[in-house]
Amino acid sequence: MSVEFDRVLIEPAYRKVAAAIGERILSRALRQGERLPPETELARQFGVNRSTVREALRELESRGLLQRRPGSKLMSVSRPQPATIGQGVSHALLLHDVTVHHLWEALTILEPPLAAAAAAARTPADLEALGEAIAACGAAATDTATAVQRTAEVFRCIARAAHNPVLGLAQEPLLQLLEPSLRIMIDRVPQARSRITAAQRRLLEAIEAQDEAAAREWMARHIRDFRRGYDLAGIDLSLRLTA
Amino acid sequence: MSVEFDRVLIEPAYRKVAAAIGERILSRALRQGERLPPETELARQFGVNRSTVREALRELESRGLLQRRPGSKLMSVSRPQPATIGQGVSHALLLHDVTVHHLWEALTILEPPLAAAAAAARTPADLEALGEAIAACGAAATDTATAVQRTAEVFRCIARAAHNPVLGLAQEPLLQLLEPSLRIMIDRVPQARSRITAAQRRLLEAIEAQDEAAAREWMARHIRDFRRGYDLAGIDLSLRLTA
DNA sequence: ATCGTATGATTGTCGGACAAACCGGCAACC
DNA sequence: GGTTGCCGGTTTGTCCGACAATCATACGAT
Repeated sequence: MSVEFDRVLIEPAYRKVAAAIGERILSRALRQGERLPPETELARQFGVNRSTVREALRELESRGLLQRRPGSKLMSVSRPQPATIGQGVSHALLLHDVTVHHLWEALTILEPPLAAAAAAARTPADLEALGEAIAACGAAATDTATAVQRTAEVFRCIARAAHNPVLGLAQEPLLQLLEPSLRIMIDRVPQARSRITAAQRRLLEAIEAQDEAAAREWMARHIRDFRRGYDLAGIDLSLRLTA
Repeated sequence: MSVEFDRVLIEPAYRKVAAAIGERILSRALRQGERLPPETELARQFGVNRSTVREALRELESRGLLQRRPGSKLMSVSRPQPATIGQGVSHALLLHDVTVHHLWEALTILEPPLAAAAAAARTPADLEALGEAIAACGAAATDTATAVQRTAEVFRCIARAAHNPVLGLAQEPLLQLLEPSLRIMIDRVPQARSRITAAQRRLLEAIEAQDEAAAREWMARHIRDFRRGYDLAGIDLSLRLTA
């Protein structure tokens, strides 16, 4: 007895259309920057209504596979931008009740090796970009929000210097999640900015000297310092992160 | 001279609607599992056409913020599943020309600390789940595809044992990207399966004993072994990953 | 050369329409 | 009693047709 059947999957047309276009993009049959035909033409090709095509396009758009370039109405194929993808991940994490401690632990694990990899792989151009980012971050900005943004930008520069997109993209949601709590921390702890700047300079020196061990160690201290900042700011590490 | 204006941003209605609903979900004004009103009602509330509402729903659906529970036509609020999010990230990475080496380097950095964290935080329930996953992976499956799937599942169990969603979600795209190349490797290297199983058993022992250092070390060897496998299988590490 | 205008293509949005699927309930039936 | 069949109401999936706004392009005027 007990004949078991698999759940028969019914797929709406808009998802089939999205899958068809998405598969072409992933397989690189459609190249980056290439422009898609107009919606009416797509509707004709797929044999569905324009409304159906539009629902499919919205899905691909939100995955970052399609975007509208300024000055063009036609959709064009694009590679998903780290900021976009990172936003999806950080939203997911927010809904999964991530705490400050989770985030800090992840930073502890990810960032020091990333700094080491950056020290190993950095080019002169990376070095220059990192130097500028650190200078911008050190410049006494009146606005806390921009100060936090620039701190995140320094991390991004380091990730870029490591020349590993996987690590860069893994880091992006962490930076986005870090923003609100870091803003509070900088606001409450007066010496936070100078400590961050000092750590960044040490990091820059280590990465410039291609000293992997030093880069790893300074970054580890930098992250540990964040924890101290949270304590000083009276931020409960077991608190859930917010948007 | 040279008066500079910011780019005036025009946002289509479907994106505004999506943003409005998404913001409610992120702020937890709409709780998990709660069901959204029907499309016609949403259209009435927002003062737009149903087609416009549908385009917005497609966007939220693809971000995993909404899903249709089986047996219900109404959309219900959901937290994005790691597999869904991971797919978005791995697609992005594929389009960013990620190589086997990038992936391997990321695994090298992420997995050993993850195993250590698992050793520290694991509960008896985690231990049991991990044991079962390893047993299932060790059982000689004829199918290479399922063998790879089960290997990935072991990694997921370890991440769950670490009780850190950030790390778990960071790992997910790596596992998805790993699949194709690992399949090739297992097919070409006869001893790969037994080496993987052996490493998993060592890991289980270390995690069971809550020996962080040992867990870290065995995982590091495990990942290094992957690299050896790639070499033996004749897989060029500078090759771009494929879907 | 710059500007204004006509023209065509394309999107954003709308209203309405209908079949199919699903739910709950109720009656019929073995 | 449990299963089956049927009915009405709700909701989605899909389609059709329509129109204003926007943009590209070409063309002509100043």
